[in-house]
This record gives sequence, C-alpha cells and structure tokens, in this order.
Amino acid sequence: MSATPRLTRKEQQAATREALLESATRVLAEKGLQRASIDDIAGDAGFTKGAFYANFKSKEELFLVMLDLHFAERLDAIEQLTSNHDAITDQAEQVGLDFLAALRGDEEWCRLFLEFSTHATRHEEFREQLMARRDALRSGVADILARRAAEAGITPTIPPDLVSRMTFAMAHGVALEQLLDESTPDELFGTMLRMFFLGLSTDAQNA
Amino acid sequence: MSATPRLTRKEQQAATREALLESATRVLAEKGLQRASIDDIAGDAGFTKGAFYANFKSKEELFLVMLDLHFAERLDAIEQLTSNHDAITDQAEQVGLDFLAALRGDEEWCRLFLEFSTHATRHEEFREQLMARRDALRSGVADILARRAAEAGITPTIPPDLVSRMTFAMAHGVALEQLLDESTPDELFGTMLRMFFLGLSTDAQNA
DNA sequence: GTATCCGGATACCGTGCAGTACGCGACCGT
DNA sequence: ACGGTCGCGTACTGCACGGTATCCGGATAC
Repeated sequence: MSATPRLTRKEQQAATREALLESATRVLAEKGLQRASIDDIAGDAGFTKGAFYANFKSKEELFLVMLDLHFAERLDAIEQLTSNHDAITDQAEQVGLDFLAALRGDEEWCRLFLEFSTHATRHEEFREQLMARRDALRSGVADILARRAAEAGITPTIPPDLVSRMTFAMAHGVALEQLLDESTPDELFGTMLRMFFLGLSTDAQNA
Repeated sequence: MSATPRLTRKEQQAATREALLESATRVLAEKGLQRASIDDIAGDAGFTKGAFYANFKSKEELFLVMLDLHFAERLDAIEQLTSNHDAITDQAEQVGLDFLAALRGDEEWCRLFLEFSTHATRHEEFREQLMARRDALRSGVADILARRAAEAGITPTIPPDLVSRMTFAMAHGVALEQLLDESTPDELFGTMLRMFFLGLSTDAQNA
C-alpha cells in the first residue's frame, strides 16, 4: 500500500531513469566502458534499449550524469573536511587524504573514471563535457584552498589552482598505479602528499 | 641492386614483422586501442590478417613488444642523464624532467600507453605482463636512484623504490591531465617534482 | 628435381552491438 | 470518454570485427 500506487507519467519516467542510473552504476563498474553494452545496462534494470534511448542519448551522456552526482558529493566532503580549524598545511593534506579514502573506498568507480578519461582523449565532444566538470570541481577545490590560506594569513608561492591541478594529477596517477599493482603500498599517496606539501611550505618559507 | 634481392624465409618474415610493428605504431597511435582493428594495422603495412596472426597472437602481445622497445630506450636515457655529477636532488629531478620531455615529445605514445594501462585493469593476463615490464623499469630507476644517493653519501628517509613509484604515478597522472586539458601549464610537472623533491630533502635533513 | 614446409592470402562464420522504425497500451487533457 | 500523447517494448538492419579453416606458391631440404 504505497502512498502513490498510481504514478503520473513524469514520475514513472523519473523512476525508470533512476533505475537505469543505478543499474548503470553497477553494470559499468563491473564490466567497464567497453564491455557493458546498452542492452546490458537496460536489462539489469529490467528494461530494454527503448527505455534507455528514451532517457539518455548515449553511454557518455549517462556517465556525465553519474559524474555530476559524484562530484557534488566530493565537493561537499571537501568543504566539510576543511571547515575545522587545523593548520593550513594539514588541511591541504587532508583534502588529499580524503581523495585517497574516496579512491580506495570506491575502486570500481575509480577504474571507470579512468576509462572514461582515456576515452575522452579520443572523443572531442565528450572530452569537452568531461573537462567542464573537472574544471568546476578543481576550481571549487582551489577556492577552498585559497580561502583557508587567506584565513591562515599565508601567501602561497604557487597559485592554489596549480596546487589543486597537481593534487588531482597525483591522485589519478596513484589511482592507476593501485589498480594495476595491488602490491602498491597503502601509504604511497599519503607519503607523496606529505612530501609535496612539505616542499610547498619549505618553499614558501624560503621565499 | 640491393645486396640481397633474394631473402631467405626467416629474413622475409622478420621484414614483415618489422613492417607490422611500424604500422602498428602509427595506426595504434592514430586510432587508439579500440578503433584500430587488426585489419587496419595489417592493411597499413600492406598485408592482411593472415600475416598478422602468423606473427602475433593478439593486439596485446604486439603492444608488449612495442613496450619493450620503448622501455629499453627510456632506461638508457635515464642512465645517461644521471651519469653526470650534479647534486643528487637535481639528478632525481632531472629524471623526472626527462620523463616530462618524453611525455610531451611523444604525446601519441603516451595516450596509447594510458589506454593499454586502463585496458590492463580489466584483463588479468595482460595486466600481469604489463606489470612485469613496469616493475622492471621501475626497479631499474630505483637502482639508479639508490646508486646515486650512495655516491652522494645520502641516506634517504624514503626507500628509492617508493620514490620511483611515486615519480611514475605523478608522471602518469600529469600525462592524463595534459591529454585531457591542453591548457595545462607546461611547468606543472616540473614544479610538482621540484616541490616533491624539496619535501624529500627537507624531510631527510630533519630526520 | 621432387617432396615438403610454411608464411601469408582469402574467404568465411559467428557474434555482439548501436541505432532505428514502429507498434502498443497506459496516461492525459478536454 | 475519447483522441492524442508518449514512454517503452519489439523487431529488425547493418556493420565491424575477431578468429579460423583452407589454400597457394615460393622457399627449403635432400
């Protein structure tokens, strides 16, 4: 006896769209960009291709929707992590460590993200869409870094945007490393970030 | 009037194998792992699938051969770069900068390498083969780092193997970044490495 | 010189997939 | 209540590709 056994058309479609998204998350994670067909995704949700094409233009577009959700979560998490009043360098490192946690906590997503990233490398239109989102997240992070730095009265020698670019690059590189080589030491990213930020602050002091 | 207008069988096959490798380098770079079919590669070399399968088991195997050639070059270059007698930290950074030069100088190869890397993520057998090669290169670099450090009388706080792992991870992350976003500042990797190695030496001094 | 071998060509099969055209049936406005 | 609307299912097309079985012709061995 649900509250609305009868759904309006829009609700219906929204529901199937949700179902498709959820199945896409699972199926894409499991089989990957190349091996997961549209039939697979729709089938997993209990629908057919018809439903898929009625809701999404392509696998790429679907992924971008998933991406928006993930990035929104990510930004929230970062905002919260840096809202406590630790030392600024610790905060920057925490952002990185949070990345690490996110990466290790969702290996499947990570793999998928890298797949679509390399995919974007060869598909101009998709590349632009992906980049727009990456930029948004990155500048969001940069803003936070800049704000925290200002609060701490520090003038960094290297622009926050560049720092967040580097952090992202490191994160993605480490992610790939860990996917390829399970013997990769857990502390790799942590140590790497510590050294990096140590270098940053040393540099700032010498300047 | 070439010296050997008549080729023995082995020479013939070696020649077609070379031709296939060369075409593979070009075609794979241009179309990528997914879009370059075996027909394409063989066709570009003026052969057919028959020739391909007579010489290689699969696209993966062919790539591994290409990889061996590249890695051998890489290791030579690193050996030479560190053979001069600069400061150890500069040397480490030089290795990184050489990586950068290699990456930017051969963007196509870089892209291809990342494609096969993510591919390896989902194909266990290939992953192992790729990893074996990566490990070989990485430990080669680690050996060089360790040797130079010893010559300079420095005891690093972080094992060279870990350092080379990190450098690789950074390089790959930056590579992806630059492939996706052409507005990525050129000095990104250089600055990143400088900060990282600055952090390393600061840490070593404090220890 | 003859039998054999084998690198490569050719032809073919099976498959898996992205799209698409169209039909149905449930919802919708009036 | 009725004709339109539209989300979704169905069925089909077309194709690209990996892999294999078979054949040819020149090299090779004796």
